[in-house]
Amino acid sequence: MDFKSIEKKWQDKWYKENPFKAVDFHPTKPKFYVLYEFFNISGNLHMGHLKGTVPADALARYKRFKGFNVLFPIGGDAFGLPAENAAIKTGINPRDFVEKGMKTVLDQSKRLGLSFDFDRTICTSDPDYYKWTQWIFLQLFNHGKAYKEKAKVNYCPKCNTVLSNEDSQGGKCDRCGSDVIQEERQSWFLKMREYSDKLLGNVDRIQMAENLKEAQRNWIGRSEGTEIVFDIYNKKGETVGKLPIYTTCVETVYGITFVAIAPEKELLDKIKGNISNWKEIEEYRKKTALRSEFDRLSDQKEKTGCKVEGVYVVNPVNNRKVDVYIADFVLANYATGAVMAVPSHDQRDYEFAKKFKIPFIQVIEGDTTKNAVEKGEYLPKNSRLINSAEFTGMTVKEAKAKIAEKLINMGVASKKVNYKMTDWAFNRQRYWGEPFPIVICPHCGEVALSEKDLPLVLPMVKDYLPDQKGNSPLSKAKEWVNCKCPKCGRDAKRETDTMPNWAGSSWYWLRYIDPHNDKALADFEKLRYWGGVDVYTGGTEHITRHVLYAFFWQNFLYEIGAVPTRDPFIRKMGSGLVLDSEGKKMSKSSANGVSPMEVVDKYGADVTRMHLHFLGGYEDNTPWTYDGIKGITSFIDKVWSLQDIVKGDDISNEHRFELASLNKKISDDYENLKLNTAISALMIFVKKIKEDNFITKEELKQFLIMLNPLAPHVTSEIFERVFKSQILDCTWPKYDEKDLVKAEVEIVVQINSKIVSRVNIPTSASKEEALSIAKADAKIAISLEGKTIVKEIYVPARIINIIAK
RNA sequence: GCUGGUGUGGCGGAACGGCAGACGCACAGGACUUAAAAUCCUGAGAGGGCAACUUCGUGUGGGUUCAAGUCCCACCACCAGCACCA
Repeated sequence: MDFKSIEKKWQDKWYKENPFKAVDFHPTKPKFYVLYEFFNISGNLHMGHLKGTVPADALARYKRFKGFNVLFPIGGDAFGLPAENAAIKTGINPRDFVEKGMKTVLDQSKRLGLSFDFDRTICTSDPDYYKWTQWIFLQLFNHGKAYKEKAKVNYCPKCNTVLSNEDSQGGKCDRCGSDVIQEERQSWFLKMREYSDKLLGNVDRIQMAENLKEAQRNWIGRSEGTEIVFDIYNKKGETVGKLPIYTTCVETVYGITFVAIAPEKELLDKIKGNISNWKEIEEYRKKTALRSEFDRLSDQKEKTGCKVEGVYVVNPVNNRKVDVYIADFVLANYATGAVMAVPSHDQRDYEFAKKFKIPFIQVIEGDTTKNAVEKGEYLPKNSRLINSAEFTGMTVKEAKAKIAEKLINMGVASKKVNYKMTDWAFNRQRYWGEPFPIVICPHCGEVALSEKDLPLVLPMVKDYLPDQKGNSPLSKAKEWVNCKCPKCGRDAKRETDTMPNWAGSSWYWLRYIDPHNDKALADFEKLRYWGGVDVYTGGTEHITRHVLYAFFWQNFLYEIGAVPTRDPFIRKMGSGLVLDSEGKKMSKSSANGVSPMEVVDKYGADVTRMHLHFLGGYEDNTPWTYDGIKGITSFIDKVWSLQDIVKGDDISNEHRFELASLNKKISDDYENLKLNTAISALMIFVKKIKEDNFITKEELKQFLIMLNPLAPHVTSEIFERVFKSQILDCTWPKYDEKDLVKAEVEIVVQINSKIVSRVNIPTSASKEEALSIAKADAKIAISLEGKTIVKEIYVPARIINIIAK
């Protein structure tokens, strides 16, 4: 068998005729939308891509046989670092880099025989596409969901650019490795936090692995608690301000011995006149500002802080005076940026209090000599309160409600929900991204372009680096930057930052539905027809953020009436990694990286597809190895040789059961992307056929259809040779439920749960009949001699267990 | 630390509470061959026995059940995500 010429023949045919075309509003077939996370345009395909594409392809091919109108599209995520870095390093124009990169990944997809509908291919850096990314931003802006604000951001002093958290992991710049610092800059934000509860709803409804759902819930970080307002007093006892503090442990309120405020909170500046050690405060603020966010969050670090002299707050439950500190373990952007510190019952407060010699008041039972007794410890035990006035002796559960009630009745507290998730920082000082459709006018402020001016095309530049002040490379494109304000007509400048890489990927599944529409991001009726993505495959690397961003945009688009559904995806399946021989993630940079194209050249696409997926389950990490690939090649050879032993037409009685079982098994496996067990079921079937040394025409036909989603090339070829017609014109074979049941099965007979014998029992037998057959067996009869039967268990087609004394 | 997941032969991995180790690789023996490769057949969890057979076996320790890899409790190890979130 010459797999090279066979595979070429079929690929040429498919990609010329496009039998995989998805039909809008198909009159009879139900729709099915299979999505693979589009390619990040950076180079060649790697093994990781096969983990997600091949199962999706198998599912798409299976569903087409099942009579579905399948949408299985592909595209490129092209804005972002790979193209820009290549431009900086080699001088290649990012447009050319992307064009070449797109061609590479699409060609390589074809060499794998992936059944994408290439007529719907999109690319995020194409103006026809990013016109609609800009349009979505415009809607966000016009609906008050996008705003510009001064904020602390990660900044690389060497590259002169703002970095996202993901581009600055471990406090080092992703591009140059320098230490990242915190800098205040004007930044764009999207009001994602507002959508927290809606996103939690999306998470609940989507079908996805529990660990991934949990990661998303953690990211959103919803918590319920109480917000208490403390009055701030000066030395003279005059009220000078109010300090709201959020807590989830209101039961510990009698244990407060200090309060701590995040150093950057402006509240302090307002009461500056009352603070006697202002210089010291300013010094501490400077010191913490220099430290990066990462350093601050490192738990290795010792607590630092500074007492705020001259002011105090009063605990409303007992009028106790409480000292005020600033401390950088308190995060400015969570809740109110201040904590009520209870050293006995919070480990951070405990450490801080030890260091600053602040007193402890224990209010819940437990041993606080070495560590704080935290809620994780006292809640399950339902311990009782101590030192808490009228609440002393109550259980925590009781006290929690009663204390909150008291504070609320006093008018100093309210119930409150908080989220860890912040608004989405949405700008980068980069060239290769979507320009904001925004003009900055000295008179009108930020002014949106009108829809008819979209797309705002990214201008050509020669210099892709930001300037010394960290202004975006686009600021150097003077002709482009200088413009008239769309509102007042006077001189203005365009926003020169660009959108982050995540923008284009936060709505792309919608564009596939109507990729060439120039009136809307997609036609509403088409969106309604195709609905949510039925199955979405891809890696797990950025899944938490990507899916949340996707939920956010889809919710927004739903609420403004641009799309008909709130949920973008019905089922999302994260694939495992492909590991190299050292158990590390296989990537281009990995020394042991094996290119899938190398394997395709050597063994063919069918074998490559099957071998990788025979190595392990879709969601598992699979170590890549050539070991065992022989098993797949010899399987394909055996399949090829089936042509020589075709005898008879209809399904034979010898193979009726096996064929029906294979059908049931493999259908389930394709639906659930369990290709490893699908392959093993196919192997078992071929083994049986080879043993019997014949296969009928109908059996071969059905078998080839069942194997086609995994090995599309060789099955197409054999089918054409034997049946003189096209496999893709077939429908999935049907089977009779009763063929799944053998007339007679061998089952195990146990006595006192130990296997004693095996007997053949008709599947139609009743319990009594089965047992009498078993008892007639010589070994059973001997073992039961002289014993009294206590209990008899018969699980049809599985087991008989006789309990006897 | 918190959350979620995983733990099965020499290896990759299978097992609706019902014969653990399917399927494949590697391995051993045999057939074919001058020989090798390829192919085909056979064997094999570990220990013991010439044998029929038998004991032990799914990270560890308990439990539920006629029956546990699977369910429950406790613990250990590894992987992933989050991590000073009040």
